[in-house]
Amino acid sequence: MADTQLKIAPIGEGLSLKARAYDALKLAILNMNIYAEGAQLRLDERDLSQRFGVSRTPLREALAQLDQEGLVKIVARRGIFIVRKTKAEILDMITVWAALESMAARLATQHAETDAIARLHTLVDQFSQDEAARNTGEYSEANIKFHQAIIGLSKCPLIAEITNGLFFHMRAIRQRTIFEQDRARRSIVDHKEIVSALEARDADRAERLVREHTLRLRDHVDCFVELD
Amino acid sequence: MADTQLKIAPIGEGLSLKARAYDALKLAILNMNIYAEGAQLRLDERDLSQRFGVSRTPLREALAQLDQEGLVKIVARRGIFIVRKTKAEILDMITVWAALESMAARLATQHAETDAIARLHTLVDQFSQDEAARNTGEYSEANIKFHQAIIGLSKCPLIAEITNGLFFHMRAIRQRTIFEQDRARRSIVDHKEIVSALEARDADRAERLVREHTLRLRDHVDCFVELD
DNA sequence: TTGTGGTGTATGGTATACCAGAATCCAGCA
DNA sequence: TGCTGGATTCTGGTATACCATACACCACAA
Repeated sequence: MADTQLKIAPIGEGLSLKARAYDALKLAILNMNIYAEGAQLRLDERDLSQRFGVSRTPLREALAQLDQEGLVKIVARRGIFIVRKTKAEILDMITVWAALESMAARLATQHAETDAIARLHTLVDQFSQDEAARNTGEYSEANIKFHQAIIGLSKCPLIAEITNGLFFHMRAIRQRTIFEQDRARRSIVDHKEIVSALEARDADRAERLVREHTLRLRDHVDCFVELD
Repeated sequence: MADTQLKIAPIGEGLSLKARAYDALKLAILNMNIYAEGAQLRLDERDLSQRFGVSRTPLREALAQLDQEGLVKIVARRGIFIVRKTKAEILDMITVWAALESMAARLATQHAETDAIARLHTLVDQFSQDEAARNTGEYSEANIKFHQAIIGLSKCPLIAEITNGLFFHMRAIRQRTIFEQDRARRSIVDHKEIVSALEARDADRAERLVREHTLRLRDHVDCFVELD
């Protein structure tokens, strides 16, 4: 009896065309190295609507959302441009990230379950042994996962929401190398200290460690990354 | 020769219909006590477009933006609803505010000009003498101005941008009384201490004072405000 | 009286046609 | 050869008509 029913169309349905256009565009921008020399930074509504096979209306709504999020900039009668963040803007984003995650750490010492904190070890230990893994780019993702985990422990969805937006912009900077290399070893030490502060439920120390850790990244980017 | 040209329509021009609809809607929502008992929480695209005298298209774009900012919620084939924030969401917003402004205070100790810090006294002293003014609602606005001033000193536009959004939502809670009353006197003392920490360029102290000040407000709201 | 099924209606979603301004290109003149 | 001006074209902005679905209401049967 169970198989007599025809399960139709679990393809990509359920979402509005706007939502699908939004996802597709966001992914496309993410997978594109917008900081490369001759990158195509201009979009065309009509061209996109043809390529997606939808009309301009839902596409425009998706673009308007991306505009508000700061991924693209819509200029009346000029065009739609993929936004290249300036170095100053990147630094500001890292600063906000530091502010929010350090607060998250503080909250985590109050609200996180002990076993949830213990699970952080998994994310840290995975790379503390493996010299090679640290340099494969895997670490970059794992690093973000660690930070997102701390934010999750804070039980503050708004912090998670805002930082997710920030992380997206960071990912768009293809030069992830910044986050890796020699910094990885130091980073892992920092992470271990952070976990230990959380386990000790030491709010001030956890907050300070997270803040200093992230602001160090900020200074590193400030010194060694060239943009603009 | 100068007056021979007819300067037409400096009314509300220059902005797209979308932008004007957005402003008008935002203002309308702000000036409406959405937490009152029988508040009209549902909007209708066609009705609004008629009343504004524009078509649905720009209006929808404005509404979509308000949706993304969390002021309204658009539900497919159901309607558009003005969002009432839950108490938990309000508390989270204050938490994020605390995180960002305390970071702003830290940055201010590094980047703010001395005379700019000195100007904070104006905002504080204005109410320290005047017992009456503290209870007129004026203080609520001046209070926000003080906090915005500190954020301005940080020279971090992103922090300003995010907190502005938060402040808007706070304002929408008409029960501003929370921010005033007996809290005003205590608040002014806090503010004076914050200014003094900034003047001393004491980053840690400034950050801590701002954080504790705002988190105290959070606890106050947690205890004494009933929503939902 | 109560439950159920079908139909009507209201609402947001989408497609499309047209508008207005900005940029570009090229003819024509100095 | 270089510059100027106007026409054309390309772009996002706006208006409007139509589509699909969630919900309500009502007729009808148990």
